[in-house]
Amino acid sequence: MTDKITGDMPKAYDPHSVEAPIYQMWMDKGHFKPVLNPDRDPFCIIMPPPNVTGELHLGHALTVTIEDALIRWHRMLGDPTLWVPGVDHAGIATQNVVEKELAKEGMSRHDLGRSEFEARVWKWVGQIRSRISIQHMRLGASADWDREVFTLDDGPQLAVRETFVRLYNDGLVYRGERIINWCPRCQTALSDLEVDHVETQGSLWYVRYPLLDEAGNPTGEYVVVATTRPETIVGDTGVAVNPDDDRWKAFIGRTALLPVIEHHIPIVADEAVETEFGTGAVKVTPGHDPTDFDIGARHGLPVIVAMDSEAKMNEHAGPLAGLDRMEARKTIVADLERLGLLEKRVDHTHSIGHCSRCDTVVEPIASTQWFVRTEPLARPAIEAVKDGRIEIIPRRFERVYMHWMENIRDWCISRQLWWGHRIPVWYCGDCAELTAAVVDPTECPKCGSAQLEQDPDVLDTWFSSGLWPFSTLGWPDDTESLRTFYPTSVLETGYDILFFWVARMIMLGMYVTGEVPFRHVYLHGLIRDAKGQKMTKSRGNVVDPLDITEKYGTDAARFTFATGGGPGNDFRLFDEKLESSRNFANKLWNASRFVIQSIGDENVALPQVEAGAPDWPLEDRWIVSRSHAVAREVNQLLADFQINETCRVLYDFIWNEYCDWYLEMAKVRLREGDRSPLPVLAHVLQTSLRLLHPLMPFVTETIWQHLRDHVDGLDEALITARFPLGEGEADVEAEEQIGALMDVVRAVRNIRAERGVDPVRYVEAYVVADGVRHTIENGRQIVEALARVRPLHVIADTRDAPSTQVAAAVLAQTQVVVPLAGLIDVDGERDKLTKQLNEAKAEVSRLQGKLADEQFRSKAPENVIAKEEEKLSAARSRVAGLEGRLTELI
RNA sequence: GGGCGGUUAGCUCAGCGGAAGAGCGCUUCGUUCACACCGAAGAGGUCGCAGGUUCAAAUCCUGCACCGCCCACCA
Repeated sequence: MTDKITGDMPKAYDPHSVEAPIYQMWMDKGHFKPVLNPDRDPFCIIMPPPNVTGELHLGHALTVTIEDALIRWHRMLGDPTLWVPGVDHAGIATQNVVEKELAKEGMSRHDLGRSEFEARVWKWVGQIRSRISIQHMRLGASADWDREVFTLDDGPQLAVRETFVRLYNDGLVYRGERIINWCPRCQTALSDLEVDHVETQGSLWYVRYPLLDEAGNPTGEYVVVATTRPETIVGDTGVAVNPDDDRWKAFIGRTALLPVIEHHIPIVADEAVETEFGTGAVKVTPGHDPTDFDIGARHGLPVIVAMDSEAKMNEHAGPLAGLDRMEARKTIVADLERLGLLEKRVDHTHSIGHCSRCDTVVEPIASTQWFVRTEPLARPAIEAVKDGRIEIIPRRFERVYMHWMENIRDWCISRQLWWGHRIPVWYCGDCAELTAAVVDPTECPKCGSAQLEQDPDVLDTWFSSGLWPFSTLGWPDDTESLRTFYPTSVLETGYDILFFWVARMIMLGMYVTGEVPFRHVYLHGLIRDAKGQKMTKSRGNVVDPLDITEKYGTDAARFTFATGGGPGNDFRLFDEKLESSRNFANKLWNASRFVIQSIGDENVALPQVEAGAPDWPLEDRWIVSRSHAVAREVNQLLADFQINETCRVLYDFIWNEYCDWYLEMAKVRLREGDRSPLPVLAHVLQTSLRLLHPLMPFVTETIWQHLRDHVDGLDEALITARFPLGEGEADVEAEEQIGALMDVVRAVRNIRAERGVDPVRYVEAYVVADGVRHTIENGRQIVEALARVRPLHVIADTRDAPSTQVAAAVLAQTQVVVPLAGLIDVDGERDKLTKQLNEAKAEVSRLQGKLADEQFRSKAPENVIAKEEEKLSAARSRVAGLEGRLTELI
């Protein structure tokens, strides 16, 4: 297996028998490092096998496909400057892996203990990262990096601590009481991004708060507030009105009696209150609403948190204590009604936050947490995109990014989760001093006490992910990798984590390193199921990419993903698409088999394309010219990140032009024992393989290894071959002439099919050719073979062709006449020709009108006018030809 | 409430200023030695609606209608 994939090529392409040996070969040759499952590692180096992640999403598969394609392309160009930071998200996935592992042993993470669990997770993180990213990035690079990778166990933690401490020392991380989103089920704080807002039909209750006089007795007056959350009344510490609201002006400074719980609360004036909404008076609940928290802070109102961590009303909730938030609502509404303080209830839709992980309704709650002060970090991050140091593809997402960055709010980074990066802060048990440190301190720097307690909270997983581009390169150490590969080139990911991950990487990257973490951000769309729905566990419509590779092969999966959606566009995954890609691989396989079998044991050498071309047969010149054009186009498309178009162009070229036309044309000479097409067949095939390799690495490499046995001058491995640049000159003449021949072939085939000519039978045919007569003469054998014509008469004048019992086609440059005694229905023929004549006449008058238009003549560019004139003359000759045919019809 | 995307052949989607494309499906034919995971020939679209810009619009602009996302502290 070290030198070639031996044995005959089976009739059908079988990914299972092909991928593993190729994979093995690459590994043996040191093109990349081993992974745990070399037999069926579906995405070569980068896609971690199932027993490593346990969680492999189609999103990863898509990311990896595009990253890998771009990297392979650049490597083949011999340009070592493309560096892709790679797929993240070892974090969450890894926890799941370890938990599943433990479950097999009948244990839970709690049995293992925190530090032991953490150690095991880190072990996996190191391994996964080494597989999906670093290794990927270093594909084909020299070998000193294993050590680096496998010391990553500690690396990321060090990077996280270092970053946190720097931010803390710069005053960009702080601890404080703010309203955060609390998930009562997960028992943790969440960032704003981890909350999904859902429009919900709810109610707006209008509640009367009795006013008190200075002695504290009710005056009979009321202030009416509107609320969607009456249960939070027990946490109210004020009522706010707009200072300019005439309805309430007189009430400012007075005291209201809070219903049910009977607290005395002040009425304050605050600009934040909208006069249009509700009654214009707002109950202020600083403990349970972010706006109210701010209003309360401005007016010195106390903060009452009336719920516990499970969102049950607590001891501050008076008569509601102990009730769940929903029960509390019913209870208090009933109470208000009984007290005659409920003025009315109206329907009201508003959005309610849900935990993005478990979908529980989150509770905004005042809590002491750690925050990142984001505004100073956002400023350079905005600049970097604005001035083009970072380009987001597609461009429209730059606006989305800007909008978010410009309205960014402080980021709550502490989580009360069980596992994660611990916040590197210690509290002194004796003097309460707070110490942020990279290395665990042994004594309080202030009082020297050893009574230190580390903050029990962990960091938001996106905090560490935000360091990915440099933490994986060994930062904070000054490593060779960091100097070489940072800033990286392209970050590829789904648009759904633009804020979560990309924005944070840019902010933290620029803060820590002073440089952008990457130059381009390529955002792909989301893969949806066949019905267009998002794939989610709860819907049960999640597709495992490994199942796909198992069924259709890795190349088919990759090609489908790559073709799937343009940048930033979602696409639906259908079995039909996968089948189509698989069929394409098979098509390539069989065309290659044909070439290899035709070459046989007598090896051929690759032709000197540039030197020999003009003397070659027309079809050889044509296909070589086309292959150059395709190579140029592919390079341009890849440079523009138009991966899906790249796939399309290659698919069309290989299937339609190479297989359907050129191969069939080449057979004509091959059947006569002429081996002259073989070098060209081999040349265009190997060019196609190189072009396709980034997208379908396995099948192309396998074919390459077979081809190498028969063609001299091919590189040892396709994975290290050069990428075609399409530097050969375009052969316009050959392309035009082949076009004319194809037209003739198609016309005869069409006539045959329409007349029901026996497919085996040869027919006589006349081609009336004027300008292209020489071309048709040259291509006689091709036309005769591909259209089953014998003999083909190339004539100058229509009158030299038979006129009775013939079927005819009038083409742009030629007329095709096929005598078919007994198969011709004169009336039918006349109808057909008449219809075509009418169409051609309409075309002529349309073009005449257009060309007669002064405006068009004076304003349209010359080449367009010339093109239109050409069209007109073609249409005219078509009209003349058709008229001629009609008069010939008996 | 803002913003973005979609609306093109029966289905899924490309194309995004110069004569409507692909895959699948459909119809008719075909097992001549690369491939039935195939070949040949075909049918099938006034490119959501209404205006506008332009010599020229599926393609640019405006408005509208559905569908889908994202963002937003009007209680």
